Amino acid sequence: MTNIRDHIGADNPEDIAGVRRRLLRWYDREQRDMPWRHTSDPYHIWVSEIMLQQTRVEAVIPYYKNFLRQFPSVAHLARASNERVLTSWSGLGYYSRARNLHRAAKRVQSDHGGVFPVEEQAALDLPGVGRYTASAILSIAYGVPLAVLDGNVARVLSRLRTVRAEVKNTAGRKTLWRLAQEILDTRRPGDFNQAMMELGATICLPGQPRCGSCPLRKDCRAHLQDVTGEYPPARVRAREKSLKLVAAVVWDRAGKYLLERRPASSSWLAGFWELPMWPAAAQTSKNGHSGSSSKARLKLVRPLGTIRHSITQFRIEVEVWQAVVTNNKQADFETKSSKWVDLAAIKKLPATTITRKALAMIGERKEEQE
DNA sequence: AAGACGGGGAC
DNA sequence: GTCCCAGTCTT
Repeated sequence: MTNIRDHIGADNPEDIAGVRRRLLRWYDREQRDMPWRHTSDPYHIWVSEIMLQQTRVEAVIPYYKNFLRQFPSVAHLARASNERVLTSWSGLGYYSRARNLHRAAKRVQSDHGGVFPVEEQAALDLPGVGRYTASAILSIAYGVPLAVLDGNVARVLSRLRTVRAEVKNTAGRKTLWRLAQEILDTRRPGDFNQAMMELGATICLPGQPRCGSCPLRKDCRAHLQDVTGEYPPARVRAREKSLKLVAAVVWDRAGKYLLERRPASSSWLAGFWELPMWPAAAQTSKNGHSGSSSKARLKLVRPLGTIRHSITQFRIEVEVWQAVVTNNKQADFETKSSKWVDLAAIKKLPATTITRKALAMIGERKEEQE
C-alpha cells in the first residue's frame, strides 16, 4: 500500500513529517530481533543501553542474557559483589561501565525504590548515565519524548541534512543534538530513536551506505547530491603506539596457574587478574604496565608463543613464556595481589583478555603434545 | 577541549 | 592494516 503523502515532499529534504512516517514504517517492517526489544522492563532496557555503549549489538547479546540471568532485578544487582559483576562483564570492555552500573543500581535501589527514575535529571545523576543513555532509556522504557544522538544517528543526520559538523566537536555535537530533537517523532519516541540507530547500523553505513534500500533516500540531501562519501566529515585519528610485553606462565603440579592482581588504583583494568607480565624492554616501561614485582622471582624457561592484542591506542605484542618460581616457594605468591588458580576458577574471575588468550594458547599447545 | 577507556568485527 | 561501534568520565 502506498500512501500518496509519502510522495509529497519527495525530493524535499524539509518534509519532516514524511521522514518520520517513512522511517517508522521501515522500522516496523525491517527491525532486527534483539532480546531487549521483547521487554518493557526499564531495568532490562538500562542494562542493554549500558552494554551497547561503544559496543556492537552482536557482541552484547550473549553478555546481556547472561547478565540478566545472574542479576534478574535491580535488587539482585544492588546486593551482588563487585567481583561477580565484573566477572560477568569480563571480555566486554570499558569496565567502568560495570562499576558504574553496579553503583547506580545500589542508588536506584536505595533512592528510587528499585525502579529506574523517569525524571531526566535523576537519570543523569546516576553514574554511567550520560545524555545519550538517559534519553534512550526514558524514551524506550517510558515514552518520554527525548531524542538520542549516538554515532549512528549523527551519521544519518549529517547525511540527511548535509551537516558539516563532527560529533566529536562541541559545536557540531550541539547542532546534531538540536537536529535530532527537532526530527524526533514525539508520538513514538522510543521507536523513532531506535529506528534512527537501526538505519545507521544497517543501511546508512560509514563506508558503503546502501542508499538503494534506504527509506529516506528521497529525503537525504547527501544522497540527492551524490556526496554521501563526504558526510560525516572524516576526523584525524591518533597513531597507535606499539607495546611489547613478556608474560610468564607458571603452573604447579596441581595444574594451577600463578595470577597477579592489578592494583585498584590502576587506570587500566583496575583489579583485574592477569599473568605476571612486564615490558619486554626496560626503555618501554611506561604505559600502565607498572612492571611486575614477581619478575625478579621468576625464571623464564621456554617460549610458548606470541599473543597479539589491540586495545584503544595500543598495539600489544606479548611473548608468552613458561616460567618457574626461582626460590621454589609457591607460598610466597599467596598474597592479596597474587595467587594460584586453576583454569575453572580463572573463568570465574575478572581476568584480562590478554591472559585469557594466552591461557587458551597454552591449552591448545598442551593438547597437541598429548 | 582533549584523552582515556576494551575489544572485536568488517573491509 | 584501518575504522568505529546504541558514550561517559576525568583532567
